[in-house]
Amino acid sequence: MTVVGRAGRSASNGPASQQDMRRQNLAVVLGAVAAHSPLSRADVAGRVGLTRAAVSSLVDELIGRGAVTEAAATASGRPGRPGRALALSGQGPAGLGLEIGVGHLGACVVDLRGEPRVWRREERANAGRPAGEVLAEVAALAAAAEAEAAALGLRVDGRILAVPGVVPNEPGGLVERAPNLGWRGVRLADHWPDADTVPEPENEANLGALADYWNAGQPAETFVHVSAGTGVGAALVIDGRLFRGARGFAGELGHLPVHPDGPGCACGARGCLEQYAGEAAVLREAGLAQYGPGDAVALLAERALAGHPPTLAALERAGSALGLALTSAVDLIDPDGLVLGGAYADLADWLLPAVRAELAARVTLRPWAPEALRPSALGRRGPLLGAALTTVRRIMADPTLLPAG
Amino acid sequence: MTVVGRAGRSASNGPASQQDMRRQNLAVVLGAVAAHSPLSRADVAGRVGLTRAAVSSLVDELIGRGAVTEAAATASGRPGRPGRALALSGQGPAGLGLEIGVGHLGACVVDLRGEPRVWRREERANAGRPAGEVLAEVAALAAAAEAEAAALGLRVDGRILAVPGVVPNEPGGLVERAPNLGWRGVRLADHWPDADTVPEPENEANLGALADYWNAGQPAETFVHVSAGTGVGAALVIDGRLFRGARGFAGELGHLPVHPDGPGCACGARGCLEQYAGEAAVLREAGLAQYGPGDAVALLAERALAGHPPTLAALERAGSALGLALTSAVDLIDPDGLVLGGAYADLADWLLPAVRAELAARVTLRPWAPEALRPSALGRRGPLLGAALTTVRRIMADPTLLPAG
DNA sequence: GGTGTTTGCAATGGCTCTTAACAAACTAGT
DNA sequence: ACTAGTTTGTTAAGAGCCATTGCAAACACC
Repeated sequence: MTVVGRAGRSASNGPASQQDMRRQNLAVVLGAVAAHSPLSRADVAGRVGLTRAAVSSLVDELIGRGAVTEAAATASGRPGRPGRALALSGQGPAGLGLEIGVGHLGACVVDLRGEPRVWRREERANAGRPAGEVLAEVAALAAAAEAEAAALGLRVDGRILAVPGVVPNEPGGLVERAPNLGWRGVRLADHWPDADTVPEPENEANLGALADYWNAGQPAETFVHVSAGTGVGAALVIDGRLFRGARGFAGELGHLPVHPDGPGCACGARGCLEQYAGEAAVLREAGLAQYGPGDAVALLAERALAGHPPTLAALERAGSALGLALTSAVDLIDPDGLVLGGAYADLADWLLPAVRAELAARVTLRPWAPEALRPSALGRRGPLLGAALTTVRRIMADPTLLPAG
Repeated sequence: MTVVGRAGRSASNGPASQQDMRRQNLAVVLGAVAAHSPLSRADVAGRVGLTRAAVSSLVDELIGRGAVTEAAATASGRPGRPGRALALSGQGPAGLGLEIGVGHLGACVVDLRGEPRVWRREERANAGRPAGEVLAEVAALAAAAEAEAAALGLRVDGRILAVPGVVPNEPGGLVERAPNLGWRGVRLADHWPDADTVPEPENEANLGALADYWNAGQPAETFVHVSAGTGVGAALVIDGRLFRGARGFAGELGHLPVHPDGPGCACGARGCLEQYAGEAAVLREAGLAQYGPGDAVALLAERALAGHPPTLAALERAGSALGLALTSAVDLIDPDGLVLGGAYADLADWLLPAVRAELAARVTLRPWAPEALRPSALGRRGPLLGAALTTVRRIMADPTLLPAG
């Protein structure tokens, strides 16, 4: 059973039905249980503004669908009949996340509580190999992860594949291009061995941003998540939802003109951020160009840690340019926070000072706290976790996606 | 009777009630009538996906609330009983827009169809005068406009005041500051003669952007509306709704760093867009600084039209800088369109070429059509129209705001 | 053990949409 | 002119969902 469709549609058009009402109330109750468990039915009723009778009916349905479990009665110590504690189920519904990186494959299963229960990672050089070959290996990894999850009593309800490439907004399972893998126009269904378990692709940076958001305790509802792989990109989360722009190209931070008359860029313009903060540019500036694009991040971190002056200078130059670009982002979007993810997370120690300095000097007319800029807490695990959590969040937003008991 | 509260809340939290369902379906039906009138009940049912019976009930309520009127039966020429044509009412519900500019006051009343029915404008030097004095005059103008509207059978259901200043996100009728008027922390209710007709303030640039959006035939759902007064700002409309940012500071285009090492700016940074495309900067560069900030736009347009070389050079310089800043905006937000409003609308002839050239040279990795950049169609009338239309749009989004018949 | 309190559930009612049936109003064909 | 066919709008019955009300169950406190 697969959870289909993008959840959370606001659907400002289209009529409302009683099913929609039920759907929303199921989600509201489930959300209350998730946020404040353990909680009794009466607690939920008082908190969300429904009556106990309605909550009873809703909870019964959620239990039937396997989303909520009822714990034993808890002796509260207060007078009155004790409520029966409700909590998110640690069994049954689950989300499978998959990941194809340049140098590895990953799979992970999370339960409804957001807890990772299965975690697999295999080092593998994927650049340049045929897509079908790589996808067959991912499918095998996925099957193994699902089997392991099944042994834990989990049933995978949705599958998302994180890829380092462009995934168009529309459904269809298409990876438009993934330069680092050498993919172009790959449709997952064409290469997946089992038609019932074809995952839905999504850009890894977007998933990393969402994972960071979902993982953070207090929610920064609107933030910019910068991440660097070979290119430099940003995921924009606005009001808690990923913003893709009119055509899906939002967050193209790498080609912001930071020094309009600077060095020429492959895109045809001059002085793009990538010419200062892109992987190739930093390596070149650090005098490490000959090492090629292996694990550039580890190399840079090692040199920086050793105090290698050209590397430190290159990272400071990158940080300044990044600060300039982020100044534009802050001026335009006014986010709650800025997160450095991807490769930047591992280099944050050397980048942050210059980024902070640039922001402090240039963002002066509005409240801006230096703490609003922070490295991603999840680092490299973000995309895979985000892929798995996507299904969980969809279920939380619409529990009727789960099969009825 | 006053329409209160910001319409269009998505309310992803909170339970759904049957009233909510009714509210949404009323809005859906009203929206169909607005978009495709004349329309029969059966047409509406077929179009929105409700049954004829439900639509009948909803239309009856809309007629009772004065939002919809039933025209005489139209002989269609096709077999079957002819439907009775429904259309938005041109009487009854209406929105009042008010405007305080540096050099004028304005008032306007639009009916539910969006048609301006009353339009008043008075030249008046408002800079530096006590807020109470100005507001008293606006209130008088508003009362006159409402009286004229009443004579046309219109009842004002909401009042919005466009001001050239910062209006915080929260309700409360506060104008935080309006530098060009010399206002600081003005609460409208404190100065308004009649407590029942206190308008809600809103930033004029925001209203101009929304008016342009609502006025445009085919909707660009996500766009950036740039406007210049004394400063340079942008209103961001995302998915059809104004985006204010986490703290209400989104769209601060004027201080994007376009030439990071450029001239110092009052904000403390260097090379901000305002130093190239702000009113003062353009006047200075054109050698017209001594004329002061009178009607700078008219002066510049006159000189440019006369072929005055320094003016043309200054405008080209401004256009280039604006193009740089908009490159960042396009890279980050991926909008459907860019609109030049406010003073830029009147100078578009001389600004557009440079802006276009910069965008064409720098936005290369994504689809970008030069036509996506256009001057505002409404020009200076935008803010006032937007203020009046705000109430109409709120009613369209929630017809239960209207008193029941 | 009795009293008071809180919980969860069942019965009833109200609101809203859907389904089904029907009268009204028109065209087309004879 | 008259009948048949089609479409519209309304009405009545039915279903789904939540609110209200009442009540038995389960606990603390005296």
